[in-house]
Amino acid sequence: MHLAFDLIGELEKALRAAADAAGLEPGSFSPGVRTSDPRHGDFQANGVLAAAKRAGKPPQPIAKAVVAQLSGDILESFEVAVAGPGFINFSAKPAMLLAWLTAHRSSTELAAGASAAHRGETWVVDYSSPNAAKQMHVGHLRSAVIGEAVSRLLAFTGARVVRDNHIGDWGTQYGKLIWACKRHLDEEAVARDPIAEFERLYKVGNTASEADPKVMEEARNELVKLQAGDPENLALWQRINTASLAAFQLIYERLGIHFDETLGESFYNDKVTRVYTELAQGGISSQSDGAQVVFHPEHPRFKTQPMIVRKSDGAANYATTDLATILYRLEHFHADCILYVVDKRQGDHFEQLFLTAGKWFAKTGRKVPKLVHVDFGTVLGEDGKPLKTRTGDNIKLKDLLDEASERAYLLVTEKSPDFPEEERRQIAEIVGTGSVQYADLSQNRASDYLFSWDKMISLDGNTAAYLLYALARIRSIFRRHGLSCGDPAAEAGADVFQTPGEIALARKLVKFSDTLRLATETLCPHFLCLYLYELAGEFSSFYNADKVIVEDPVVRARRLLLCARTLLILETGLELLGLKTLERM
RNA sequence: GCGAGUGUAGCACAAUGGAUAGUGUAGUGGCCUCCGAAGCCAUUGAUCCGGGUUCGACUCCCGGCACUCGCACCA
Repeated sequence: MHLAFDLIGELEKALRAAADAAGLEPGSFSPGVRTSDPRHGDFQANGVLAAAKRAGKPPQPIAKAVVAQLSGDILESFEVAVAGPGFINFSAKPAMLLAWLTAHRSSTELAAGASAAHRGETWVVDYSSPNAAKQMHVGHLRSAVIGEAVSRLLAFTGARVVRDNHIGDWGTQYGKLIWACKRHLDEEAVARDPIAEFERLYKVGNTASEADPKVMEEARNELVKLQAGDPENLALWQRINTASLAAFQLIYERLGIHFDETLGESFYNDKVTRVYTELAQGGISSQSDGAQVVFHPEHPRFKTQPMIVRKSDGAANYATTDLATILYRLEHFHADCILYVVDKRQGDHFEQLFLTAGKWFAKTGRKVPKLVHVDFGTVLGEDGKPLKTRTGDNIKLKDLLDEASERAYLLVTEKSPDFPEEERRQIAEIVGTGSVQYADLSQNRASDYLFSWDKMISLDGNTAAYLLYALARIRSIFRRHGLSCGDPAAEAGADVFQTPGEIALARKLVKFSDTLRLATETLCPHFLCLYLYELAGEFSSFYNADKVIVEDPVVRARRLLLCARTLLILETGLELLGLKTLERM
């Protein structure tokens, strides 16, 4: 019986062997297996169509010849049929579904099966990366939420993941900020809410320097002093950063985010000279208008649009530190792949960065890690414009999460008024923040996304609340009957699935492995969200149609097994997305 | 101007070149003496326009139109 975690992988292997046995262009046959519309079975292989085309023969007979060579192992597990122009359809037999679900009974088995995909690889994920001295706002949401989910997916599928928060702690904004701190700092305000005070001071410095060139000059001097290591400025800088990190941490805890490294731009201060010299010596950069720049003559745009790696005043900019960062990640972490979870509007920058790094490392004989810009769209308000407050300011992430929690509290109170106040607050925090995370993740990251409280916190549709409800409902089945979930005794003696509801649910459950592969390969968590939503729907239909706690011990055992596995996969999936779950709600 | 991205029901979103383009909301009609109705079942409704490649195109290519975004020392 067919028990591998990766069913599609197994089918592809078997089809390759069968194609060879059938004498089909040895070695070059690509099975093209994918999950199919449930009307046509569970999986379909489309590869025969392309092969028939290349051979100049009709596809149906070839498909039949391949099927005739399939191993007994496969035929024992699947109903196999040739259909349509030449698709090979595979429908999992109920006994196989039961065997798979029995073999994958806990997160240990799921993780063991999943971890083959990226074993031995090191992936650095650069995400969140806010600027110090400013509060995180809604613009920081997606990078944090998507980056965390992607990191968890990669770790679950076997990679060593280095989560690095590349904080903006060194830019030119510090000149103005330090200038203002020295003249207008309000110690009481710092004690109350440090980051709000530093944010205010930055605005003071910015306004003053724009109005008065003399202030601008003084601010620039403060920056030069800081960069030269002036103790007073350095201490102030340190203080600002410490306060900023503490404020960020509060947000990260609510969103279930943790980093392995927080290496901000300042960390690379002493690492940029290598960038200047190696790029210059390798002939990759040139001088233009006093700046050190890189052009890419082969590129339609970057042949005239330069990447500035050193400003004309001799200072570094973010292109410089980004280049130095790639080198560090290669040398220190031995990164095979580096992901940048950053707004798609910075696409040009990353394209230039990757081109430059590729040439630089090729010239210096280094391995070039795979570099990927995991881009995402903008969060829009209901007016279709970037989300802002009514007064046109950025919405602070803290305020956003507070409001989500508050709205969820009203809902919980309405639905479960008998729960203790304290518990309703806890539930609301998890539902509220989870709803914000899920709304962001459930949509293709590449597109802009329309922010709507009503749709987000709603109980209907593809929302966090719906999933958390389905999960809490399953937990309550076990709780109510004094059973523990996944207890082998409760599942003992389960026979094969029979009712349409049971079979549909079991078929959906075994497709978790393919969903995981898809979401991880594309770095698109929304595939996992969609799957979990469909799984929860399948469970609800099953649960509505088939009573679980029945007299017949055999029927009861197999239905409890389905409940337990649905719970397991919902828990695993939501955890991979970074959401916390509930016992009841 | 140059470049990139996006156009799918009233609204919000899916569709890893595959079979009859899925779902949610909103609309309509059913289902609680029954393990959580925050639920389930049924039903109405869409691929911007024009060419092309392909056995097969929302998907790939070319040309329009519309919207969004990016383009020299901010990140």
